[in-house]
Amino acid sequence: MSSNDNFFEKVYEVARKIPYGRVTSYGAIAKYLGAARSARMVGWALNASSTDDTVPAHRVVNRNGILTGKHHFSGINLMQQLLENEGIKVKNLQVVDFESLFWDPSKNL
DNA sequence: CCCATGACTGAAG
DNA sequence: TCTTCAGCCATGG
Repeated sequence: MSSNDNFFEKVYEVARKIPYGRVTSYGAIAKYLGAARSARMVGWALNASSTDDTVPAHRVVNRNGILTGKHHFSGINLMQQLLENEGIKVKNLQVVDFESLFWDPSKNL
C-alpha cells in the first residue's frame, strides 16, 4: 500500500503531494524524510520512478531551480513542457520565479 | 574490495 | 555574486 517504509516509496509519496503548478527540490524532500545528507538518493529514487507516471518527478528540481534531470525524461524538452503546461515558466533550463513557486514539504505537509 | 559516477548541497575562496 | 571543492551514499564495473 501507500505506507511502505521503503525510502523510494516515501519519496514517491512526497512527490505526489506537490501541489499543481508548484515545485520543490531534492534536498527539501530528503530533509523531510530525515535524510538531509542524501539528496542524491532522492534523485536516484526519482530516476527509478520514471516508469511510474503517478509520480510528478518533473516538479522536482535542484536547489537552484534548474531542471538538472530533464535529460532523464523522454525526449529533450518533455520536463520543461510538463512544467509549462502547469503554468510554470522555464527559461534556459531554470524555473522562473523559483523562490515563489517553491513548495517546502516540511512547512506545508 | 577498491574506484568511478551521479536527477545534490553547503561551505570556502 | 560567482566559481570551485569536498562530503554524501547507493549502484555498477
